[in-house]
Amino acid sequence: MSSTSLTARQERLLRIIETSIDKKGYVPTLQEMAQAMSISSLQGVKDHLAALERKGYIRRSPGRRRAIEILQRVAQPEGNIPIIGRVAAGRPLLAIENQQGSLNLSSEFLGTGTHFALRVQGDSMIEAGIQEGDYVIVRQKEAADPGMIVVARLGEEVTVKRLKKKGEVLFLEAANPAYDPIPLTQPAQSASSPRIVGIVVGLYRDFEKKR
Amino acid sequence: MSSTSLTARQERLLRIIETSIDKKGYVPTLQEMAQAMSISSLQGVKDHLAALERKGYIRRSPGRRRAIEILQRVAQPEGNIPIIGRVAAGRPLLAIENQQGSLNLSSEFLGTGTHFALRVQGDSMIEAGIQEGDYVIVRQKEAADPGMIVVARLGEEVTVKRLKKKGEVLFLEAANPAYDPIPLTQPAQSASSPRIVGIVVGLYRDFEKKR
DNA sequence: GGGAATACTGTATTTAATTACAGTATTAGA
DNA sequence: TCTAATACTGTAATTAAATACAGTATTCCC
Repeated sequence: MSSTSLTARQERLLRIIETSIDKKGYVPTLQEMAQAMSISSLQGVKDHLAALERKGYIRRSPGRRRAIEILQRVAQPEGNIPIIGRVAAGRPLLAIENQQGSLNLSSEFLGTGTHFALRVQGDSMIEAGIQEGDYVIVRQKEAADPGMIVVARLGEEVTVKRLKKKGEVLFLEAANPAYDPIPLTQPAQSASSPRIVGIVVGLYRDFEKKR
Repeated sequence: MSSTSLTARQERLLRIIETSIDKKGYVPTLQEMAQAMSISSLQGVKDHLAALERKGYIRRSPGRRRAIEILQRVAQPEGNIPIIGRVAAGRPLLAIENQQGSLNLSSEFLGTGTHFALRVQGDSMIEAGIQEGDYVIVRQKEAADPGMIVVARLGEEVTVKRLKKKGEVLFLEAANPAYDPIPLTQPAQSASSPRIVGIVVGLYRDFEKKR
């Protein structure tokens, strides 16, 4: 039941409804939607709602007021953290094609900024208490202070390392001494040179399903 | 601004509204509330809503339909995990007085059952990758299989240990060899004898605020 | 090039849902 | 003890908000 794609206006309206539910807790009226969409006639809104229902994004109860149920969201609700899978070459990290799923965490634990989660592969950070299969929660940020655990992009790979400073040079160092430190040129000189994409602010481990 | 306590009927109504918002995404009508409360007159519902508004639990927009905003919840929304602090003697683990805060996690990572979170104190599980300050996510359960990491109650204390079986006897063993294993009598013979309260299904670590 | 889908304007009608009014019985607090 | 708050029944009035109807202009695609 993969539903049809939405037009720009239809998506805009769905976002308006989602926002109202998230912020106020109830569905907006057709008048409110019309105002938010800058449409002077209610029929315009009704047409969009009919399209959204036909495409399977919402369910309406005819005649009843504010009885719109959202079946499929377009905007991620707050606290929803996308899980990044394989990184496609030359594409932004948070591109849809890189995403594998999502994790939800209350915002009180997150702070401000854009976050994503990453499944840790290998044992390079075992001495920092980060194991293979753990999800690290990352705040997107290009700069970090020495000592922080950061996520860096090296071409098509994304790795979790600790940022160290020796003299004037910054290094990406694994917590496992079996791995060699990687020097960092800052700012990054070429597209392929290593670059910090975020800092690790949290960690989630699932003891049950080691998917 | 700590609000007044609710009567049984008022709390019931608030739960009905919360459930409708959680499940359908919109606020129920007075008629629906009346039906769910087994009240034949709308005035009965209006009285309860007025009380809920006066006590600061909801906000209404007079005249407008389904315009009820929930300011304070009574029921924990799904995926909301209470964080257990100090355990009060002789009281159930999930008693309100034991709770310190809450953590929110999407239900896809949780499975079924009642969950709570516990802040780890000490380094007894360091070899299992569980550090001091970590939050372990626990599913309430009295029975566990050997090999599982469990949470047990010993009087007023709650500890995280690994369940081991030697012959016919079950032991609670720390992952750190510096600690002695604790034998477990099953079923628990007295109120003070150690008893399993749940199994560890997840772990959350906050790298920023080590509160 | 014609038909369907999208994207609207504008007015009139209908009804779902709230409000209003007039009561009664019970419980709790001061 | 009496006064306020709680917890309702029942009917009538009102209105917020969805429908319904009659159009127009534009884009897309078979």
